[in-house]
Amino acid sequence: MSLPLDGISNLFYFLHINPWKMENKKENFSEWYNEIVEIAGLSDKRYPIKGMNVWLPYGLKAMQNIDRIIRQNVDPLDFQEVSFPVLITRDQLSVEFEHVKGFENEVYWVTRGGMEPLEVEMALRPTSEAAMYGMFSLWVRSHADLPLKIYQIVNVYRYETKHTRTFIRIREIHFFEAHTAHDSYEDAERQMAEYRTIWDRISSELCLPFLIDQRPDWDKFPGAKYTLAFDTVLPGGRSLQIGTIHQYGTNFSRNYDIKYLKDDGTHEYASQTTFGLSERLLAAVIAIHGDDQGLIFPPDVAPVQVVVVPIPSKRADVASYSDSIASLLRNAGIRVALDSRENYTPGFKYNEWEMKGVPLRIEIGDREAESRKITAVKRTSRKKYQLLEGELASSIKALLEEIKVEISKRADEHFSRLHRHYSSLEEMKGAEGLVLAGWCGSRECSDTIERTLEFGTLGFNRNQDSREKCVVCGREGSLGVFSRSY
RNA sequence: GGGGCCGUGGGGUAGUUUGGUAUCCUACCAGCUUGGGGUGUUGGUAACUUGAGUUCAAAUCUCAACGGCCCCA
Repeated sequence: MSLPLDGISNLFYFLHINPWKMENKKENFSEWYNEIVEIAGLSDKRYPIKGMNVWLPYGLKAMQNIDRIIRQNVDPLDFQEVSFPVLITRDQLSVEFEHVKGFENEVYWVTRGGMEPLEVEMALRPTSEAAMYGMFSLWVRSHADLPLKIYQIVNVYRYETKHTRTFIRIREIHFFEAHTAHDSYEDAERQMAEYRTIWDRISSELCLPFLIDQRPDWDKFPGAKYTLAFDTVLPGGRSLQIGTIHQYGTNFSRNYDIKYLKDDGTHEYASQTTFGLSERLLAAVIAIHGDDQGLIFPPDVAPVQVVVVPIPSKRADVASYSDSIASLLRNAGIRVALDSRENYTPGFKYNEWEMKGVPLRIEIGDREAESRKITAVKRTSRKKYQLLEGELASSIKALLEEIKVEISKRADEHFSRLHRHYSSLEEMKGAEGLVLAGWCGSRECSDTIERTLEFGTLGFNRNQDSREKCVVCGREGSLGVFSRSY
């Protein structure tokens, strides 16, 4: 069979899986997640290396749409896209002590070229500081070269020993990393603020709610002065870190010798920051927006925004009318699939495209062809709309906007059910999701909370400033966040 | 880091206790049929994770490796 999907792959079906319905309800989240990843054709994890999966056409399209959203939000702010080599020498990696120590247990090493042992062993980058910063020291000469703002979207490699999960914990990671260098700590701090603005826009297009948490010192990025993380929560109640921004200060520039000539003739080390995102964004989109029927993609992420399902008829030429409607929408810049497969009933197609998370469906049969009014159905509410052909493109765009709002609203409701503010240790027992409570910041008190709840410490919440008394020791502190996490 | 379960056509499974002929559903291929919420039908293709061991004989028993899933830290 072939689907004329106009640039959208027609290979959705090569898994040879065509289930009649999802076997798992979303309340069994782990099973539901594995099932939908497989049957929607997002990823094939039968590849023989643990934690390294195959991106299938539909899943890859969704990820590429997320990448596009990221690029659209950083490019206008003068970030330049680059691409660095995947290999790093042992020497490069060893320059910053904290950094290499933080990654030493999860680095893949290349030790041979052909049959010859390499004189200098090389690592597959677990992240690219070590690859980039030697070059930064060549590129940065004077204050006129700053700020330096670059990013790349590449694969990085981490030898995970824990249980791997598709898009959540894997060994080959699809990674966005922005790196900057500045002529002062204050300017680097302004960069951290800009990252938060960028993240607000990206998360809003993905319809993802989140908390901003400052990781405790013992859990910050190796080599950073401090780390802010964007944490969301999945249906099982576990938190998921979906983005991080790091302030390095001069920790790396001192070791990699990134310094610039000031206008007074003296030299100064640059202050640096980074911003990291990954396919965990896709995991969050799948997990948070999906329902018992399957995926629900926000329109900006959806590989197919509108699917046209013709309903065969002997009275009207449904096929050619469907084709013209699909073309009309494509010309308006909408991602459209026309599902003209024979031997599948319309009902079958409705269910399948709902499972695949297409936000809007158009049905075209006798009634539409004769009346020239188009029937559209939302994936979110299943409500039907009669649209006039003359204003179809604008009506469809308006419906997609509504769907985006509905998805955000549902996600926010889900999020508010799964995070709660507590005022005593006693109250917190048996809590689910994200637990917010006063914390003094000490390791001892977080250990007590972790033992009591069997939760981990995400850090201090930074969505707003707050003064709280520690629920363990009673000292002055701030709002801490605790959860079971992925 | 600790514990448990599991590996049979593309997907899901029966068979393993008691060693001997591999079951069913789905998908896929070729027809016919059907079509506004998961059509029906006929025929066909297709499998015991890998390695070593025990045995006349291993999907089945033993050991190891690899892979998958779940729970707890």
